[in-house]
Amino acid sequence: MRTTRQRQVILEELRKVTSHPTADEVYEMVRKRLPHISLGTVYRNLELLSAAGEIQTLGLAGTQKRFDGNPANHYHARCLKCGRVIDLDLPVKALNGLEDAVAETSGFKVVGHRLKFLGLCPRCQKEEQKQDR
Amino acid sequence: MRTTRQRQVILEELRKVTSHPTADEVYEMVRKRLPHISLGTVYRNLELLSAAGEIQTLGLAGTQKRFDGNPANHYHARCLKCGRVIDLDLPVKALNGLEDAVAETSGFKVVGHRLKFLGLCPRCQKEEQKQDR
DNA sequence: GTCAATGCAAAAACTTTGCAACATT
DNA sequence: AATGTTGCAAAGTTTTTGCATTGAC
Repeated sequence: MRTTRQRQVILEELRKVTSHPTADEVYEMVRKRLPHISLGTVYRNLELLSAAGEIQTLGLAGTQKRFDGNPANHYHARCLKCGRVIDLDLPVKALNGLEDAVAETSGFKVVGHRLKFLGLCPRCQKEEQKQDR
Repeated sequence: MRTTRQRQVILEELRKVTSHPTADEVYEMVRKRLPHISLGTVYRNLELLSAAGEIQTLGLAGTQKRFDGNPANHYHARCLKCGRVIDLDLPVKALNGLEDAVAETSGFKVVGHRLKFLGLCPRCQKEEQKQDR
């Protein structure tokens, strides 16, 4: 994998934020520094970086994928209402034992795991209260 | 939510399998019993059933969402190579304590969690060995 | 110089939606 | 009878891809 300016900027921008942007949000972020970059390049690099373990690809909150510039295993909470994803600071080690158990029972060669909590973020909880009145 | 024939068949078919089909796979399954059903109806019902907690919507393995007819919390393992998702039989209770911890630290009102293991399924492990030779 | 990577634009893939007809309650 | 739901098709959104050109090594 060559070190191109585009790839480098995409990675830098992604590492700067904790907002778990979608592909087109990354595109907008990067475009401020590289106005001529194309969306296709962003998609191609997000995929390559993810495959290389430099970033993480997160699952659904709506239709689009979201990307996380932090490649280390850490956990997330997603708001069911607004779709926002926040990082959690939980000890990972609690689950390492489970990986072995999964490998044994499933026959999978386990390389990692993802843990996500679902709920309502503080902001959306307030919104709900307003509506209840 | 009314009990329509379409909704009923979608749910039944989904409960029959453990394969975590995509929306168009559900469409194909259901079409054998209801040849005139439309893809739009399948999408609408998968969304409604998921919101009602009758089924689960699973995150990315590629671009498409996958659906799980088992609404109870249980965990998954996904193959990074072929995308297949299998069910795991792990005790859920290990993580229930974490939900409270997350609620406290994040301010989220936590309603559940998802845990997924990533790795290579037995079949793809064999494929890899072939290629190494 | 070689070949991976890019920009552009077109195409593909997936999902949602408007609307008239229909079915459930 | 009222209204949620469907089928159909069209439109919308998100992602991928072909190809000529460019840039990293």
